[in-house]
Amino acid sequence: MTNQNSKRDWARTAIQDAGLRVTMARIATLEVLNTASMPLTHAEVYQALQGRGFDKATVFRNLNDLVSVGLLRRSELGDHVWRFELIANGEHPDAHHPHFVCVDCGTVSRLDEIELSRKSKSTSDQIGKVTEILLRGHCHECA
Amino acid sequence: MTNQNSKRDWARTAIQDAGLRVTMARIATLEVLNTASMPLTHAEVYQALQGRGFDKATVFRNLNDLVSVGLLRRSELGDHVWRFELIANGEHPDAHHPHFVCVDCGTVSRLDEIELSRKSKSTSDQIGKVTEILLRGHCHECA
DNA sequence: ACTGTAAATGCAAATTGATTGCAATACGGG
DNA sequence: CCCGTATTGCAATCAATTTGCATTTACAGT
Repeated sequence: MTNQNSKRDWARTAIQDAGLRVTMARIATLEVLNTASMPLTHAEVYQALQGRGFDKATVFRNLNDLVSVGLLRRSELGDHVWRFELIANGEHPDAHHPHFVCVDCGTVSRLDEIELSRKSKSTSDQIGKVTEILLRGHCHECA
Repeated sequence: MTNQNSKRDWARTAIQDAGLRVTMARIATLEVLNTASMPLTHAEVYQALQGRGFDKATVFRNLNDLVSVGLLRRSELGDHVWRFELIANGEHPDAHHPHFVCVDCGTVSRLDEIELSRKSKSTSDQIGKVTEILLRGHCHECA
């Protein structure tokens, strides 16, 4: 079994287990998001699939389908564009991890390890239940 | 001085101090947002101004103008619609304070004391310079 | 108060991100 | 291998927001 085959099998299995039909467009979508280190917009996924001939409506539908079966997470980082990211195996679908958004170039990074200081946690508990942490700033590329 | 006049004067002064021309549409916009108990979408503001004859493009432009001079705050709750909220008198516009946004009611609260854990700071430093911390979740009112 | 000018407005058209209707096509159980 | 249905491609549509431009208005300077 080649490395490429095992990759394809991973996506294929995930799609099938989710109860969706296994199509080229879906496998390709999952593979794009699997190799991405950050959440991607529809436009970015669509562009990454250029040359494969998929329609943008198909990409939209697949992204949304994959969200609704729990393979992807769709989030909104404050710039009016949906971003999609793979939900790690076993990870809770609603468990957003922290993100960093560069206000200059718009790139988004995942920050798995970010957390609030202990004192901050108790302060924010007084206001409500925090479900998402979003940091904005200037990335090193743009600074 | 009637109550109504003092209200109008408040908006008029705020607009003028911000360096914008005082127009009916802007006064009305500020007054709508002043009496609102939560952030309003453009559509909601526009509807509240129905009968006054303002164009929706004008309402959009004014909302954005008022944001850029620091009288309003524009936030995004995750549903792809901007919401606008009056910035309280004296509250410092440049949001270098962490904020908590309730994704249910849209209310934005300031959290002066929030900060990242030390380890998180060094992690985020690897990505860029953080200028804003935004927490999302469900406030106690909505929980 | 009068006037010139830059700012603001109204109206319509254009943009952008996202969705939908429908006929053609392809997945996958039998 | 065949059939029924999910999926796709394509174009049209929708909704939110923005923009171009001619007209109007606020207000600084006189």
